[in-house]
Amino acid sequence: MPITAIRGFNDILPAEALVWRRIEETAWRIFLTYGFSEIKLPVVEKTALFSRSIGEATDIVEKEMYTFSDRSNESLTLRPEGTASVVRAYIEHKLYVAPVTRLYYTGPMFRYERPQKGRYRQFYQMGAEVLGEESPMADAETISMLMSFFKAVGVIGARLNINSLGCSSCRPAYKDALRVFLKDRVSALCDNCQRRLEANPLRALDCKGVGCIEATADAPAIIESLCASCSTHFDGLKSSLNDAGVEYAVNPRMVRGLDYYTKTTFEITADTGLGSQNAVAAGGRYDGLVEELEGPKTPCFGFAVGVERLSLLLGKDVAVKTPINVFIALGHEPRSKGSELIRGLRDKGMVVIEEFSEGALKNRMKRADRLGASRVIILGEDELKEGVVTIKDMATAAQEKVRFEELADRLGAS
RNA sequence: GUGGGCGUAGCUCAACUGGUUAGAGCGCUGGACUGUGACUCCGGAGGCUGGGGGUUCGAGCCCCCUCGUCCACCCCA
Repeated sequence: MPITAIRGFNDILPAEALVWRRIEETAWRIFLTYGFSEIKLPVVEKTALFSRSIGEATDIVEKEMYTFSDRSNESLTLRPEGTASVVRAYIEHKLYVAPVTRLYYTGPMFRYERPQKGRYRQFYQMGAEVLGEESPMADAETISMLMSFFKAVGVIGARLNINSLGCSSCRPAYKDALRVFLKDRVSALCDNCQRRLEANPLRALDCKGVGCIEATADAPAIIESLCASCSTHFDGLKSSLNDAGVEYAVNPRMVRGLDYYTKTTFEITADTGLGSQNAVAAGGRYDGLVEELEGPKTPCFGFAVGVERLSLLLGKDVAVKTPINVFIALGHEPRSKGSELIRGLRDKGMVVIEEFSEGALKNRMKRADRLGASRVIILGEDELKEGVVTIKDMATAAQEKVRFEELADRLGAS
């Protein structure tokens, strides 16, 4: 048996890579206009970075991380998400000396899960983080930027859901209230929700189990129990989104799986194309994380986009086609003259592929066609004597002879 | 980790309740056409039916194990 790629780790073949390139270029172009700069981060970090930031009791840390010991017995982990690394770098390089820092990153993330549609063990995220800004206007602006990006890249039917998870001063009280509420109907909850009733009762709000949906139908909503500061922030977010013309729905049942979120959380879902993993982007505010990782108290907001999921929403027809010229030389002399001509065309940015095989022209034409040639340039002994090449347009089958000096202009024009 | 579907040629798929030598389209290759692809016609190559074990006179088909893959649960981008 030949060696294959490992489960959940995929090759992105050229046709799809073209879609990805378009996604990334569009994102960078738009994010740049909002003042973001790129940061390149390592793919491996010390394990403690993730257990401390994401939360010891989360599914990601408990059972989904690729953790291993290196040769000096240090516990390392393939990053399951990007925010922790951004914050680590922010603190490590003292980037907080700037009033506000806006960073974007992209790259592979790793989670040990069973692969399914839109979910892989190595998957790619593009993320953006605003560090050092507490205004809800930053939340709204960043979400708005993301929606603009989706629109520009061609996503249709994306829906924005927002919620607030409160902060360290109002969430504990809400959790208690919710626990009390749920204890009366604990038997209706699924095993999972019963188990995490103490640690994380919020999860029950998000659960798809029928019993859990019924049991939590008239549960208290967290947005009703926000403290003054969180409540003001949430109102500010909504009015800023309204001002920006961004449509949204408040979903008080939306709960995130990472512990560091405070105040604003949001999720962008698409109804078709994603299977049951319908979130294509998500994020929120994490005002306590920098401090938790021993940096100065710094309010932050950020999001991540799943590139595979976004790609599923776009289809393959977004790729830009540049004409491909295939060069066929017939014989030794034409070949060396051909090298010179090809160099000249490439210097002008044209795509030229030389067809090197030595079979019959018929077969070489066939190969050229399969290479995706939009035009074939033929140089044989006859042409060489005349100082011309034959250009054949593969779509129309029209053929013409063009002098060497005019070749580049002729190809560039059509 | 749990549940279900599917593994047959490079690709997409056939093969009646188990029955001769496992087929087709596309692709590949050679020719018709020795300097012209894509169209047409004719020929050819290509399969330990994912792997292993079992039942049977006989297994692509039934049973067990295993691997892979897809979808779903859990959870998440």
